Amino acid sequence: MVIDEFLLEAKGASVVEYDISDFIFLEDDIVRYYYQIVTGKVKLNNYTDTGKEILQSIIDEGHSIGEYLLFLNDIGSPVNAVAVTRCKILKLSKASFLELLREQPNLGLDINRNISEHIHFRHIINNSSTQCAAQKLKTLLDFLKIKHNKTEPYSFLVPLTRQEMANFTGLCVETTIKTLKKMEREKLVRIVNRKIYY
DNA sequence: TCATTAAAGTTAT
DNA sequence: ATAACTTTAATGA
Repeated sequence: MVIDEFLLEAKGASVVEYDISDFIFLEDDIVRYYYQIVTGKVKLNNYTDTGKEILQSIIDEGHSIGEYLLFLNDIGSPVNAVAVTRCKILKLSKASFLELLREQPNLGLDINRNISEHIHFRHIINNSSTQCAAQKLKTLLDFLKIKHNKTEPYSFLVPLTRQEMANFTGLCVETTIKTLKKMEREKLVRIVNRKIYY
């Protein structure tokens, strides 16, 4: 968890509920709140002119959403924040959030860690743009596996749909499926009941 | 090598 | 039911 939930509530945060596919904020919105997920999952994305989704990140329980925007003044969000599942999200005004950080500077470290994680991920994914399909997928899977502290072969159940993997890597679903099957033949992944183990 | 299109099968709600 | 996801196959850049 990035910031203790009781602490946020004591500072005036309220819990807001979102349904699947609800937008928490939209591209170009100026974000005025600190958002932290209590339950559920959220994604950051963009949509191309042809309607294709570009996934920027999937954010799990306990993590904050686009918090870095609060350190930039009057900058529109470059991404949409969309509820992937039903969500309960703590929402604290920017002013209270900044005040909280001044009162408890050590919290800055936790915020920093969260932001750094996202930058690191984006760099890794961006850097894979020169690679072939199999490498792109492997890069994505490697990152997720390490993040979940898994090391043994096939010990990591990939928590993404093929569609999501495609939207992360910029590949189309069909190529993603075909490539994953090739990787299965090469013993890089194991597929059981459509679940992918890496 | 990979995107696109189409068509059909499967799963989840 | 119906929408979302998965799969296969053909075609073309």
